[in-house]
Amino acid sequence: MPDRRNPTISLRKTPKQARSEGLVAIVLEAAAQVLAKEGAQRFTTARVAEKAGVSVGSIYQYFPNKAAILFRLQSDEWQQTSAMIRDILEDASRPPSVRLRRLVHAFIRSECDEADMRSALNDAVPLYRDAPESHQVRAEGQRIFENFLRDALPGVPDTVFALSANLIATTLKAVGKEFSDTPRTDDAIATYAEAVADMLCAYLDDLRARHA
Amino acid sequence: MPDRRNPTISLRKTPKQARSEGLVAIVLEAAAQVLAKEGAQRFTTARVAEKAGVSVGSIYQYFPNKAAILFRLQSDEWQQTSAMIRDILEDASRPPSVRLRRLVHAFIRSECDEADMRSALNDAVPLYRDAPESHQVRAEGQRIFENFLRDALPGVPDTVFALSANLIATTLKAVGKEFSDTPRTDDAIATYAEAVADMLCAYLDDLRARHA
Amino acid sequence: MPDRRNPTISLRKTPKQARSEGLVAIVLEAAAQVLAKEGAQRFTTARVAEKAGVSVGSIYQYFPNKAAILFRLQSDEWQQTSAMIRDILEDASRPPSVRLRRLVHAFIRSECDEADMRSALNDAVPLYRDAPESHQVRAEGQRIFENFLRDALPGVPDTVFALSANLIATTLKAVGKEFSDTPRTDDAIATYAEAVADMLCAYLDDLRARHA
Amino acid sequence: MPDRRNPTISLRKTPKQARSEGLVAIVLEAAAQVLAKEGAQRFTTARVAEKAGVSVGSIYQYFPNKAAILFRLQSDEWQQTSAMIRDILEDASRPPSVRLRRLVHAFIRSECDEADMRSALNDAVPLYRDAPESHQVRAEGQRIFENFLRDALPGVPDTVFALSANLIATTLKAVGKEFSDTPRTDDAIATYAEAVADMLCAYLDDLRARHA
DNA sequence: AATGAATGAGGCTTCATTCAT
DNA sequence: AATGAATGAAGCCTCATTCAT
Repeated sequence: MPDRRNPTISLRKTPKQARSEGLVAIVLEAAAQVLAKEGAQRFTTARVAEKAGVSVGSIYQYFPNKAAILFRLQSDEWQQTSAMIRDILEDASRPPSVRLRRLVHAFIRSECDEADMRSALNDAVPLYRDAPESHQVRAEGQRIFENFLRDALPGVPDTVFALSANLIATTLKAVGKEFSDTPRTDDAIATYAEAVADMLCAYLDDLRARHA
Repeated sequence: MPDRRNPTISLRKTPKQARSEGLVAIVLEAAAQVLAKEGAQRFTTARVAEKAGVSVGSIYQYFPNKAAILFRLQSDEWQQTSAMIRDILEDASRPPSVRLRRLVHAFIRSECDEADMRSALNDAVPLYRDAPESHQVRAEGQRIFENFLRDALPGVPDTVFALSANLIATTLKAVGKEFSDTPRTDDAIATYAEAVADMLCAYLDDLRARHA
Repeated sequence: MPDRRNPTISLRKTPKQARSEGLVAIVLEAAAQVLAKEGAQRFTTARVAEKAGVSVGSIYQYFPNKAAILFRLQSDEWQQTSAMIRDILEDASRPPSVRLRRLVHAFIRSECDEADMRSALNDAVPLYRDAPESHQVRAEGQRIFENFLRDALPGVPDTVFALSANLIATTLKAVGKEFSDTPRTDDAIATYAEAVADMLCAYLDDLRARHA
Repeated sequence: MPDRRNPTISLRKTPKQARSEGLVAIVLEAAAQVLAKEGAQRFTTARVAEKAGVSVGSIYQYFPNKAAILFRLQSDEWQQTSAMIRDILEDASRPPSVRLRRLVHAFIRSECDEADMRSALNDAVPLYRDAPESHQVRAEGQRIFENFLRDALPGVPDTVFALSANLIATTLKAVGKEFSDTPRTDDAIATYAEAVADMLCAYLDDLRARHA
């Protein structure tokens, strides 16, 4: 099992300090708190403004509308996740399967951080899903992941490869989301992540074996 | 196996049955359409009433509130899915891995049916998630699945088994949901389902190997 | 203190049996129960129909509208109260002050019976206040009371007499209503009634003294 | 004694003060008018907003719900009445019976002011009765009254005193309410108030005589 | 730049009453 | 006579957004 104190990941353990300065940051921080405490249903600009200690008007000077706040929140999460993924997957000093295993652990643990907020953010997806910028950030993560898998799956034909990469990424994301919808203990997280890693590694092995 | 490709639609497409259930069926049909066409955000009792060609008041004679309509929609889906899962998984004439593979195909295909409606229904989850009945129906599907896996994974210790069963079910559900969020061709569906089946079977094999 | 087991009064102690037969009676009985249990705010024809075990339509065959049910409920109470008042006040065998004292006790006790229902009925007054029949029944009680006071206040000039009679009647009614808005023990009722009787008797004595 | 004949109206009639309190005063003024003109039954937030010339939303910036508007209206009345009661009853330069007589006159006159509004406000009691603040204001008036009666009824034992005080206060309030339900001329008011005062003073005398 | 009062469309739900069966 | 499904007007309240200060 990988080192759980990996510095790249521990950033996620202090989510509040992680957000940058300025009014935008204050609003985002407040938004995250409102989301976590009140849920997507009760996420209103008025409540965010109050929690942030600024006026509604100020919020609208930095965000065109409510969806933009939510999108930015999600976007920031994706950015952080992307960075984490890159750090782990591009660590050429370890064999691919170890990197994948580390990634799974880190990813699932990270999903479980601020679970309340993430869960509510998911509930709010319909409000910002149609933002065009949305795809950019997502694509970035996918690209990194594919780069990694290229190394891990030599010899696999392109079409199969693309599909597998997509499936693995989707599985990790979807399973992580589902799992983190319920509060979990650290132990439960580690155990579950290990199982997910087992499954994905088994799949990688299978792919390699079939295209050897 | 009876053709269960689109069980929900087939129920709705039987006007005689639908009429016999009376207004409830009409409302549910309208609700599904509103959900599919307008999305969860614009799913309102007034719109459902209008689409159904009845008054708002009539809706409230059969449903205590808006969430109940959504829950019933979801519940019906679950019921259909449960039946499908049971039919496939309890078919003792085939080896477990074949049953699983068939299940994956059937499940993903079914998820892609009425994808618009299902997707919107997912967006609406926050509105009915807290309903106590919600868990009952979900638990039923899980139980069937575990029964099946017991056969497929002899010799696996209970704790590992429970975890694996949970993971496999979660993966199938989550991946299916994610995949069906985008419109897909029949070919794409089949190809993707095959990949998912590969992954799950690889995992099963791996588990069996490790606990042999 | 007058006999609390006066048969005329004890009728009020079995309010449910007191109501007459037939669908009208059933509806009224149900209405009284709904009023008592749910309050004026939640007094609806549907609830009355359900409690009565009949259809809404049936109710509308005997009552032109909701207000009519309430009015009839009130009307019946007035009728009973009028009868009680007459019985007590026309008992020539006792001196006026004794009769008044007996009346006060009986009236306040009766107001405290079915306090929930009466209280709710008061809340519902705006719904039936404008019924024209309303005045008739009220006037009847007033007339009886004035007849009695004529005996008790000989020598008092007509204008003063009318005013005093009105005031005494109003006081008894208003104080009884106010007092019965809160649940009371039998003892509290007796004590309070005695005080009210003291006050009214003191007033009578005062009037007599001043116009002797 | 300052002229307190119509304290509530005079407050409302001071546009400068009212404006300085801003929208709250405007809304309250409109609410009182709607109540007076339309009655409790037709007292709706929409109508208040229209009469006030503001949007519904504005009302909800200052009042949490409809009941709060009504409660505030009642509360303001109570406040004014409390002040009036205090001014009259604490005037040590006059004997208690004179003070009581003055109080009765002032109170009944004040109840007859804006009778329409007060009457409708009474009809609306069920909407705000359960507010916890409700009791506070009421208790204050009761306390002042008891302080006064202590002087007027020396030598009366505590339990008797408490009961009598309660009865006198209740009588005044209840009789005033009942009387003001119908429009009255100034003369009728004065005559009636005199009769009420007679009754209450007779009761006081009686109490004093019995506990001398 | 910041404020926050004001807006008003729009959502959910109730319920008195009617009328076809 | 009885039923009770259906109606739809009307009520309460929320909240994203604007704009005068």
